[in-house]
Amino acid sequence: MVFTGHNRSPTTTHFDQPETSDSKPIKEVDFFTDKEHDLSKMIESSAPTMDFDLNINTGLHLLTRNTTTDQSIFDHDVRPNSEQQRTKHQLAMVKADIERMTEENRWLKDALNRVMIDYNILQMRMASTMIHQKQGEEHNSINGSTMAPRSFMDPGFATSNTGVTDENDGSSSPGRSNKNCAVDQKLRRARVSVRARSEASVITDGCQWRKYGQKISKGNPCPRAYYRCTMAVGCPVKKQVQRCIQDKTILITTYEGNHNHPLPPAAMAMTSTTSSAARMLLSGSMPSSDGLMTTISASAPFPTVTLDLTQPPTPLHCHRTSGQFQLPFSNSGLQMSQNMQSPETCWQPPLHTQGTRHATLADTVTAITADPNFTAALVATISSLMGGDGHSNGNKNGENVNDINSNNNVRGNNKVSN
DNA sequence: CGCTTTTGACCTGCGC
DNA sequence: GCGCAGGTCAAAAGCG
Repeated sequence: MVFTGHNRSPTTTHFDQPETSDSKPIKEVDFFTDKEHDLSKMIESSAPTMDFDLNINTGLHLLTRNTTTDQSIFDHDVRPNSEQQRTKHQLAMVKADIERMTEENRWLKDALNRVMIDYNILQMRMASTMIHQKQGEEHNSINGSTMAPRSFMDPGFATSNTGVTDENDGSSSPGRSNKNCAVDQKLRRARVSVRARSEASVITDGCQWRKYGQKISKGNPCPRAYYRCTMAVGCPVKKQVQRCIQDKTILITTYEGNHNHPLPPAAMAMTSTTSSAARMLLSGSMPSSDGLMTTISASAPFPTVTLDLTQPPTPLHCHRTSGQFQLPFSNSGLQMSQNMQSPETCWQPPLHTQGTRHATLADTVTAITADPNFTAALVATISSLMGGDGHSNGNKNGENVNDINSNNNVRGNNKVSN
């Protein structure tokens, strides 16, 4: 079975389908196209051709008005009988000025957006690099092998107790202790949770899902929806979707299990990102297997990695809180707040831009970056660009690619009502 | 008509 | 053993 990334249901709105983008409000957008560069290209192409200039006027365009206009307003040499004409003329001039300033503002906004995107891309690259470094160190020290690290969401690692790969690993690793095997057992139930701001009922991740249940959980009036992957018969991957009680604009998607089928490129991108998150659980922050156990069992029945796409950037810091990790590359700076750990965080401007940004610019940046799909797309795109790393994902052998947690996406026939 | 969603019932695990 | 909460099942309804 070959996935081309274009095998999408007509019911899903895609970013690369302009015919739907301007006709009605987009509730769900699939950014995970198979062309990872499309997003940046699109952004670039949408920006004005002017080169971004650091000396650019930051929006205080009221000072850049045509001085002749001002002069005309106070021109006392106008003929008395042309009072109306003069007023008309002034109006026209003011109108022209406004239009010109509007256009200039638009250009500036575009330029700012490009800079923001570049900034976030760099941040994500750094974070991803750190993750890969850590995972490499961890595997060298714990497994004593050079084998590529395997995400617990990889096939046979997360859910399969009979998988060949899993058994091989358990028995063929000479230095593996029973304790580590116990850890693996725990990790098999590991989950990846993705927090993102979205008005849609689900976030797009490239896979097909079918809803099989919904429950009101205690302490949260928002119902929790249960989905199952329907891309292949018997695929064990499930996901739960629930809104955050503190901030209902935040959608929490939790993935569990491994796909038993090849993934489309769109899902692979997300997979790469979430796999990195999963690996993080096994890497650096846990100096020993004991530490690993303690962390995992701290507060939840299953170890959970949280990809918080709503959190601020704090670059290069990986936060671990009671058994959960929060990776920094979330939307890295796109939606920022200083209160990293609090779920009820509200949007705040990036620290490095505070004090210099204009209210109007803030609005613009907010509007653009508030879209979790955009954020997720950035993460996935960068991840897949860098990674190539497909260690886990990769369907390099054509089959048996599972991995991930890639899930989040509702597409295809999967009609998820908003 | 086939597939998906909805939703109440049922199952299971856990704490007391 | 009991009750609670989370998770799943499955029949009915909805939709294209």
